Amino acid sequence: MARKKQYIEQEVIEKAMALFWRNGYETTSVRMLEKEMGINQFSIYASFGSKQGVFLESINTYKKKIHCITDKLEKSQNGVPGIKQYFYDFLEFSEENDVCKGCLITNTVNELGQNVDLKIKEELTKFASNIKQLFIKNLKQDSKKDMETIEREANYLMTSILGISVASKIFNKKQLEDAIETAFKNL
Amino acid sequence: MARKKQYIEQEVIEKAMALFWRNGYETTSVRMLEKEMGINQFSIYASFGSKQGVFLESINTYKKKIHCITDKLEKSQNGVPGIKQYFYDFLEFSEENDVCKGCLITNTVNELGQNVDLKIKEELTKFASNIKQLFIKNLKQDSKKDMETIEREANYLMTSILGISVASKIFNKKQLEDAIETAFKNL
DNA sequence: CCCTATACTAAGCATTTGCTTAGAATAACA
DNA sequence: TGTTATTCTAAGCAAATGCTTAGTATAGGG
Repeated sequence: MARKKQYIEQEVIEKAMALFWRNGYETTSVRMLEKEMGINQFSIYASFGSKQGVFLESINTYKKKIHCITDKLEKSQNGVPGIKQYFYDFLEFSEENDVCKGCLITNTVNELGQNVDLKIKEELTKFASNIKQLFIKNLKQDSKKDMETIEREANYLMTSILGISVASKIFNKKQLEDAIETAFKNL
Repeated sequence: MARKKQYIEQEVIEKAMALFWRNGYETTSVRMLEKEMGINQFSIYASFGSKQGVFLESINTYKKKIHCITDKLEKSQNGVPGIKQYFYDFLEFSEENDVCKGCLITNTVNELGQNVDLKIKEELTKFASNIKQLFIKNLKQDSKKDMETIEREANYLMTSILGISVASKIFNKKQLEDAIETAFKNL
């Protein structure tokens, strides 16, 4: 009946995600996406509707990709050390050719100006509160802690992982290890 | 001899800085700068040469503005509590209409894609290592700490303040206080 | 082998980007 | 008052942006 697609959508989205991750949302143009994804603009718009569509699909792929370490955190039974392991897992996860790219989600939150794309912002907030819940779950495994302490420490851990995500783009491995080790000294 | 300028450069740069701070470097266009600064594009280019020029001058103004709290940190004599005070001072400093804008410098570092503007990146790195030196100076005021510990804790503090800077744009005051209070239990 | 539905190529759309320039306005000296 | 140096207004520039579309290629059912 009709001609076949010459690309696999999941494959080209993976390449788009890598570019957004490296380069940010706004500063990545559709022309750059064309080159990176290896398909024509027509195909991009036919498959994903818009640049925003490509990005939203990239976030989905990112979530799938990061799932292996969030899942490990979810299944973790040993409280704080499990969270600490997540911090180290994240660093490894965000690394590519000895350069850390931070977290795609965090990077984008940081980039949002005053004309925020609401659909994108919603996706990002959802992801963040997800991580916080995982922290809380693990903190609860220490029965000595009351709810107030847990909430406080969860807020602390959220800003810590944000800090690590940003710092990973500039600092070296030793500096990041210093930060993680000190961050978990008293939890 | 000649016509007089109808604006004061320092005044319009202050407005430009506020816009960059709120909105980021890339996503702020010269047309937006025109409106915010209240002067024509011709005047912008006559006074500052380029968009990058406006930004570099904005960074200078930012440094002057933040100097009141970095200076307080520099003069501080009571070690870790002085640093903690800096964290709180920073939150107050970055607030405008109950919304935190983070740190202009950090925001921009985060925004830099693969086509980095080197002149800007240099300015940003200089600023960061400045802050780190201030942390080290204050940490040294506790004579019990050896150099290794001080270096480790300085790296920790750097990622912490980065985290606070990013988080301040999304989290509420209580959450940020939680983060700071917990962060300083480790020192 | 033809028909039709889908996919591809490449050119083109309006808008926005950073920046420039021609011409009018204005100040102070002669 | 006329001259001249500077500033302003507003129009315009090429290039880049996100997105569209006209025309061509290609698959598979009849």
